[in-house]
Amino acid sequence: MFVENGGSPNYMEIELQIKMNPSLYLRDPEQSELGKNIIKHSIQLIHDNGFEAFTFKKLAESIGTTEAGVYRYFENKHKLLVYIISWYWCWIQFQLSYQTNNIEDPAIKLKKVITLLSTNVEDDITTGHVDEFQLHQILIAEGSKAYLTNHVGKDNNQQFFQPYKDLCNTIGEIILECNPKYKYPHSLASTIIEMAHLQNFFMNHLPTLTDFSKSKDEKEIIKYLEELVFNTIRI
Amino acid sequence: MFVENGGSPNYMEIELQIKMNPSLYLRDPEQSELGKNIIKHSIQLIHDNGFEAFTFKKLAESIGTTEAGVYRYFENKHKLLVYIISWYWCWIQFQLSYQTNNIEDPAIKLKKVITLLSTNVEDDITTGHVDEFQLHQILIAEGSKAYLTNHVGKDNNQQFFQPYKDLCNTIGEIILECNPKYKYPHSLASTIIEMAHLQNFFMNHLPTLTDFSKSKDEKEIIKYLEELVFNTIRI
DNA sequence: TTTCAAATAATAGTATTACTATCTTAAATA
DNA sequence: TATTTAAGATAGTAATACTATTATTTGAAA
Repeated sequence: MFVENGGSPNYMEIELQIKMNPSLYLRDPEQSELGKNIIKHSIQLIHDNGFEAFTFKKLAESIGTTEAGVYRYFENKHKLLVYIISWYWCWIQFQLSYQTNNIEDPAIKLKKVITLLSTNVEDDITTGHVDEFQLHQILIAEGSKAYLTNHVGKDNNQQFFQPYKDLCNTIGEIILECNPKYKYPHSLASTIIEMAHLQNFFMNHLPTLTDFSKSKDEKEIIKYLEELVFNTIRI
Repeated sequence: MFVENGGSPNYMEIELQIKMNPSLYLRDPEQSELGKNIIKHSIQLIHDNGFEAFTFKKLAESIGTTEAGVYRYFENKHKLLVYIISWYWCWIQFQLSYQTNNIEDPAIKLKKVITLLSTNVEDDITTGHVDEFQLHQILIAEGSKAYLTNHVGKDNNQQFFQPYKDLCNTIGEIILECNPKYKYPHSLASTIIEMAHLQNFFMNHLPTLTDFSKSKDEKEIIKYLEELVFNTIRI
């Protein structure tokens, strides 16, 4: 991942560009207008109707191109989903390093992590064609479908889940900074990530599975997770 | 849910029969040989190839009936998935009340819950056409697909997730017995349920997301969850 | 300036999926 | 015996998930 001037006509703007695993695409969607439109409209459509109802035909219609045009960029809709989800984890990783930069106290860093993962972000204007708000919603409802497949092993061998794993490692290291003797830093990291999303989904769709149904407030999820995490690592 | 003599020719046997939400099916699969075969072979096929690869045509071929025959029992494959998942949660609820019967100490009850959810059960012979071992594997890999849809609200209105919610409430009550002042009993219950499955999936398929990759032993997951749970409720 | 390669657009076609409909036969029940 | 009911057999449709072909446009190297 790197930050660069993306060749925008407004010379002083900085554009955040994320380098993705090339096995995920046939043609790099960042390198053309059609490609960027594929990403933009995919996010819109998956957000609006869910991944099951999402087809390349509808996507093509929404962009104003043909099905074959989309297939030149992505082999199938699963790889496209993994692409945008990976993109999101890279973006979160960048946000995390940005937001925890210069913070010494690992407990404060860990709180930042929990807040970052639980908060419905606002759209980041430095990434023109990606709506991070919608992307966060997609992660909540569709994130686990990236790996809950019978080809998870193959996908994993092709490093499709590297950004997720990297993030999990980063969080695991912060946990170990808090308590170097804690025995389950990776499992706790993946628990934080998944529960930040799942408790949000439950809060909004199956409220009796949570204790936040009255307020429907993300801040409650943050409090729950903070208690869970800091009590188990004993701070 | 009730236990009854299922009309077996071996008169002294007890058969566990679980009453399911009738909105899930068109014809009750428990009431015919074909119906029982649909359940049995669905579990086998979804276990072997995953839910995405599962079709009513393949199911019909595997049973030796026709596609139309299956459609007489279930409207679509999603409802069939929700059916077998609901069945599993009812069965777990029964196991839970059976195993915690006569136990006074709520902390021991809660440990039983964690172990029950994390352990790969053996096939229960009192449920002839259901293989609980395979069903547990299905829950791990496909369980969240029951509710991660864009029609979760409608499904919820039809009470499709009642057995899951009931289990969550039961576990929440045990948590409150341990600590009546704990503020998040339902969220902690759903966290235990989901993480018992997800950490198992990660352990076997994306091991760097956990700390159990060396042993690949369920007992490690149980230890992790026990620490997480009992530290957060402060026992 | 030409040329050549790459991207795109337009169109067509296939196998599979997710159903619906109908008609006949077999078995259970009244 | 008559009648409902389930099951079996067969057919058909719309949508999905692709693949293939050809023609057109564009942009960079020779």
